[in-house]
Parts: sequence; C-alpha cells; structure tokens
Amino acid sequence: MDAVDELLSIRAAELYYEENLTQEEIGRSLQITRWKVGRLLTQAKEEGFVRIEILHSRARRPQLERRLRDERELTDAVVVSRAGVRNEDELQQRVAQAAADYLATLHPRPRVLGLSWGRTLADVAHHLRDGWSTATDVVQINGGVSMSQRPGTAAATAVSIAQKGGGAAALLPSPAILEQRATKEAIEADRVVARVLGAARSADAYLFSAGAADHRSVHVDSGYLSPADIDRLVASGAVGDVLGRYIDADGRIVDRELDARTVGLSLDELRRADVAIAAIAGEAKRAVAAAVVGSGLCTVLVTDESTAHHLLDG
Amino acid sequence: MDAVDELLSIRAAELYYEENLTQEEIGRSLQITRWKVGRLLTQAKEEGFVRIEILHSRARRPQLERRLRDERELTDAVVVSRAGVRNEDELQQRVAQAAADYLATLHPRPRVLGLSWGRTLADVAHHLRDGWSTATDVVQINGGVSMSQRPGTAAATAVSIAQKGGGAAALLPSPAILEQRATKEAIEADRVVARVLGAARSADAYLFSAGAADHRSVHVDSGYLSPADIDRLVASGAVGDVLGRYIDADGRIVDRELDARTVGLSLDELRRADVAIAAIAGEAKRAVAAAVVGSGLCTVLVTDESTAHHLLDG
DNA sequence: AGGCCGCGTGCTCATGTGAGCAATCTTCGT
DNA sequence: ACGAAGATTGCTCACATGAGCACGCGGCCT
Repeated sequence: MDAVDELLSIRAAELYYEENLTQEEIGRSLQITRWKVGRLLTQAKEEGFVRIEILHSRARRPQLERRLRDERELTDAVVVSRAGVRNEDELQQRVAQAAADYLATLHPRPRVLGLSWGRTLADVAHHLRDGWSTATDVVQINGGVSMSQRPGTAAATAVSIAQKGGGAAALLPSPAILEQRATKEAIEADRVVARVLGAARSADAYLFSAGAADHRSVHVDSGYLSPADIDRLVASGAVGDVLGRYIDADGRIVDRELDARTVGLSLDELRRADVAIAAIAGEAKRAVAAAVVGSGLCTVLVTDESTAHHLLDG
Repeated sequence: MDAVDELLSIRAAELYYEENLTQEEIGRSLQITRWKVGRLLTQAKEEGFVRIEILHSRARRPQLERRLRDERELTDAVVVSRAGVRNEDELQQRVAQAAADYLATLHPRPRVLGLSWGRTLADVAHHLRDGWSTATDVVQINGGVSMSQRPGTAAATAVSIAQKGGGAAALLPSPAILEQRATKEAIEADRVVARVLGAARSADAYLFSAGAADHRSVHVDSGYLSPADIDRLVASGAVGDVLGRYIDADGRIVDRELDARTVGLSLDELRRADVAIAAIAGEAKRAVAAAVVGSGLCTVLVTDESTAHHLLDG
C-alpha cells in the first residue's frame, strides 16, 4: 500500500467507524468510488490500523480458545480478555468468574465434582451463582486442613460450591503434606479419609488450579513448606504445584519423596479424568500453566489472554 | 438491558468482531434470531462494550474536530488521536505532522505565510514535505534572535518552510524581548525591521504555537526572561505566551510594560487575521490552549485529543 | 376482570456491503 | 517502442444488515 492510500484508508476508517458514514458517503467526501472505499477499509483492517476491542469483564477471546483447543489438544478452553484490566487481581477475578460460568453451563452437569482448593478456587466459589446445579456433590481431592491465617478456606470453598449446587460436600480431613511418609500412609488408611479418596477417584469432573513455585505459595503460608523447601524444589526444576504436588516443565514430579508425603489424588489419576478443568491465571503461573497443559493434566483450561499467548507462541 | 442480554451481547460481539461470523450464523450458534443478534450488537455498541480505535500516527478524531468547530467558533480544527501513543513527545510529533498536513492542503495556498517560532514549529517545518507549495513566502511575525544553545532555530524554521514551499523567507532581525521600551521602539523603526513587520501584517495566513508559563519556556532558555520573571507573570495570572506575549486565561495581556518591550505583531493584530493556525499540544499547554481559543487568537486549532477534551468539557 | 400501555419480538423491505469479473492502466523486460 | 504480466479500477450481483412496522405478551390501573 503506498503512502497516499495509507492516509486515505485512515481517513476512510475514521469516517466509517467514528462518524458512521456509509461507504458511499465516504466516497463522496474523499472523491473516490465507494468500491475503493471498501477496499481501503479492508486494507486498514489488514494492516492493523483498526483495533476492535470488547470491553467487558466477561469478554473472551474465541480465537485463542480455538487455537488452544486445536493446537494443545484440549477438549475445551476459555480465555478471558485482558482489555480494560487495571491490575492483576481484576484478571484473576475474571478468570475465576469464567471458570464459574463454565462449570455452571457444563453438560452434562457433574453429579460428583472433585475439587482442589486455593485462592483461585475460593474466588470461583464466590462467583458461582446459587442454584448453578440441582444436585452436584463436591468432594475434596487433596489434603487441606489449613494452618494459615484464614483457616478453613479450603473447606469453605467446597461447602460453598456444594451448597450453591444443591449437593453435599465431602471434606478430606487431612493436612496437605505430612512430615513422615508413614503418617501419610496411616492417614490414607483411615476409614473416613479412604472413603473420601475413593469418592474423589470416581468423580465425574474435576476442578483445580495450580500454584507457582515461589515464596508466596499457599503451602508456605500454611506452613507445610518452608521458603527453603521451595528454593530446593525450584533448583530441581519445579515450576509450580498441582494438588500440592510440585512438577517440572514437563509435568513430572520433581521430588518423589515429597510427593509420597502429599495426601490426595495422584497426578496420574488426575490425567485419566474425562473432565479436568484447570483455572490458571496470571504472569507468575505461566510456567505451571504450560506444564499442566503440556503434560495432559487438564482437558479444559480456563485462563487469561496473556497466558494463552504464552502457551501458544512461547 | 438485563444481565442475560448483556452477556449475550458480549458473546455476539465476540463472534461478530473477532470471529467474523454473520449475524445469521451468530443467531444459530446462540439460539436466537438474527434480528435479535443485530439488536444485541447495537446495544453492545451503545453501552460502550465495543471500542473501535484507529491506530495510526495520522489518525484524527473527527467528532472532536466537529465539536470544536461548532462549539468554540473555529473555522477549522484538527485533533490527532492519542491511541497508541507511548510518550508526550510522540504526541507533539503527531500534532506537528498534522499542522504540516493542514498547511500543505490549505486552499487557497497562502502567498505569504506569517510564522512564529519554537519547538513545535521547528517540528512542523521538519514534517512538511518538499514542494508543499509552489510559491509561498514566509515572514517572521515576532522577534527571535535566539541566544539559546541551539541558535538560529527560529531562522531555520522559517527558511526551511519557505524553501520547501518554493518561496523566500523574510527574517525579523530582532531579539524577542528588549530590556528597554525605547530600544524596542528604535528597533521597530529600523528600515529592515519595519519592512518585515509590514509584510507580516499583510500575510495571507499565520501559523504559530503557544508556550506554557513555566520555567522550561524557550524565553527562559533564551535568556529573555528569568525564572523569577515567569513566577511574577504566573502570579499575575499568566497561563502562557503567544508570540512572546504573556496572556491570562481570558487572553488578555498580563503585563503591558513587558508587552511594550516585545517585538512583533500585537495579539490584536493577530486576532484580525482571516487564517490564523495555532498548533498547541500537550498537557502543560492546556491552559494556554483554552486562552488562545477562548479569546479568538486563532481561527484554526491543531491539537491533541486530550487537550481537545479539556477545551470542550472543562 | 377488562382494557390500556409499553416493551420485546419476528417480520418486510430498502439499503449497505463484499466477492468476483472484465476492462483498463502500469510497469517492466526485450 | 512494443507487448506481456500484473496491478488497479469500476462494475454486477448476491448476500448481509438496519429501519420501520405489526403483532403479541405482560404489567398495571381502574
């Protein structure tokens, strides 16, 4: 496109998109035929001079969703738009809302939903509308008796989602990570724990998030791991955790010994699920998101625009 | 619009603008009639969920231009878009480019152009294309023997515009502001100066900018005024200067004595011009811009989107 | 209960727009 | 200078879209 046409295409785009003139009228005003105007507008779009954004907290990016489905072998993907977002928290809320929306429109509605916990899932529970399902029981899939400043959020999340979905919550009464392997095995042998884990294994669908491998992790907050533990894990290649289990960029368990002390579904069990929804947002979680998607831990990914871009274009 | 329609309108907008589906196809996909889709799209636009921006250094805002013409009684206005601008300097360049474009397409082409000087006008000269006119002489309209670190920019601006326009430049060989009123009168009485001023008064069109009343002013740089002088002027209500003459928010001369020592066209002479183009950009110059427009110093304003907004909505 | 008003809906019809095509103009190479 | 290849232009035609209208439903007042 030569310089004259470039300028003309800009003038045409202004008159078309800002002044709402018809191509005919634009032609008259710029002394060109209406066909030329149409072509100039096409060129303006092609050259990227025209940007159209959907500004809404529930706006999504269908293009990226399709690419994720096609190129990363997911059964479904939800990508929320970043347009108009002022801070990282707003983006997290958008993703949580989107995950809630996805869950509420899932067909068939799961009778039993396996659930992890964390900041993101607490937000999902909050955004979920009352009556999203008529009979969905919720079962925790990893340990989570929280020792942090806000105890019981893990339980609250599960209970809230179950209540709003007209079902009951089955809580896993166990810490996330135990100090001794033997204790972990003893706890899993406990009648109640074993029954919950059994239910967890037969859930129709799973909803979970992932944590970044950094010092702000809930596991550090909760006291299950020390900052030094995290550093050691990172040094061994950890990019983040799923269900409290730390994985490397290829989705492999980084520390088998630690993994053996972690209560809940194993990652391979999760990989066998028909419906496994991962809600992962934010710059800090790009690496885990890639590991989760790359190693088949989820069938459905709910994320934000920037993370999606990183998964697709590196 | 209820919540359901709001969400639907967002989905429809995504499919329409991002996926390029027809309203018919969108209707099929969302289980609604194509007329409903059309209405949802209209609503989405009305509610401001759809933002369309023209991203180009030469993009303008015709809406604001029209409002400026209509509401501020200008014969013409050029408002450059702010979309995609990273820093203030880029915006200044856009305004300078727009002023150059305006000048080059002015009908009828001026035979004599009265010109002021400064950073903005130097940029305009730079952006002006060679051969913008076939016979336009340029005459300086205010004093400008510069004592700053970059001497001769005032002259260079005039000469460059004249050369590119196939004409000659008449320079005003005088300082901008003199220390004694008597000296100023003596200089204006000088044969050469008087002839240039005479030519200046009979120019077909004028192009000038305005300075903010702050310490970074060219007049401080050039040594014509001290920072203390500026403080004193500001205390008396000065918002900036035009042709070296400081005015208040109503466009009135702030200091008659200083004004009497300033060489060049008087502001009232400028106000009588048929074509007076002011190129004013940037946050710092909002107040002067308002004073210039409000007191009828220009017939044409070239400015940026934010300044235009301030002129219109306060 | 009846009837009126206002809104949302699905439609007709006129207009706006993009795909595709033939004619024309440009730009090269020979 | 001439002609071929490619780009550009103005066009036809089919499709997409918005304006305007009539209908029907629900809310509300008497």
